[in-house]
Amino acid sequence: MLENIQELIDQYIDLSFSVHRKGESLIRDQIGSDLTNDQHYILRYISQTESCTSSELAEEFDVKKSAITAIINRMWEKGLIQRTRDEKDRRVVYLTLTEKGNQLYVNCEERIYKLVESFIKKFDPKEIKQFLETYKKLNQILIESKDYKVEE
Amino acid sequence: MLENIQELIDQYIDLSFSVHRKGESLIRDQIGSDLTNDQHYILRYISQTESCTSSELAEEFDVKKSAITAIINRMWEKGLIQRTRDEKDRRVVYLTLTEKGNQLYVNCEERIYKLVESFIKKFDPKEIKQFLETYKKLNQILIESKDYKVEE
DNA sequence: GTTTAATTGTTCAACTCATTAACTATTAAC
DNA sequence: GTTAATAGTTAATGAGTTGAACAATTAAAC
Repeated sequence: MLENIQELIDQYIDLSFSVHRKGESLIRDQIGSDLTNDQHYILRYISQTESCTSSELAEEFDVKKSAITAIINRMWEKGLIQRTRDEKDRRVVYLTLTEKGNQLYVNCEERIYKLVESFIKKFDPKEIKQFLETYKKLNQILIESKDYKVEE
Repeated sequence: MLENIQELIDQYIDLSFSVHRKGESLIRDQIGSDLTNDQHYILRYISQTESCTSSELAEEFDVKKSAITAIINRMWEKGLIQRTRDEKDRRVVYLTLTEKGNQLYVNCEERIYKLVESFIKKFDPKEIKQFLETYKKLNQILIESKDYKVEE
């Protein structure tokens, strides 16, 4: 039963990172980090993949590579991210978290977990579970129809 | 039955304007408007209230008034918005849509309706209805706990 | 093997949106 | 009538975005 709730919380966090409430700066305001939301998304992605590239991030977040370069630069200046050139293919640069970056990430995730837990618990587990399932389906449909254009 | 689906579509559009999928620029890409999402939100709000003020918009979208001034300026330059000073209280400026602004709004809404309809129809009406209800409750909880901060 | 094409990532200029702080103009309060 | 508060703007600054041009490197064509 307990791990059931934990799973719901994890699923919600996953969703709330693909969805973004307008006018809400959860990371800065409620979690008390000086990262922007976008910077936290990237911190999170790098942490989970251990190591990734700019192209991969651009693909994942559906923005141009130059946008990723700008964000990574700011995070690099804060000492959160390391850049390592691939020895075989010297075009690619691997991005990894520094110790400082990892500590910040772990600390934030802990707080995010507590925050999400606090309002997930206000729902009947069945209701929130059904909600998340529909949400995932909807998200998938939105992704699939991303290039569909409405005619006149 | 038919108005049931229409209602669901309306509710979804309302929600999707308070929620904002990251990396998705629905208005520009799928609807084919040259407005940004933020500009469309404001177009929409002014249309629905007939007339409003900068302060009201700042309150509604939870940003500072200077941010609203910047957006309104851009929309004013495009000829979408009119500014009218109140004759009694000459500090306040009423914002209304021009004919051009209103035409653009109506045109966009029509396309948005079609787009949302196309994927709402992929769900069982019961499922999407339940989804929207939970979403509204969740949204309310998020708004209420906006000032809650997670402790160390 | 040399030329051509594709890929990875950066830099730069221009845009939108956000905040903070200082400011004008006007109205309200005492 | 002086002081407070309110409505809105302006200016400086920063983050994130795009598009275009670029360098460096690798892959493909021949």
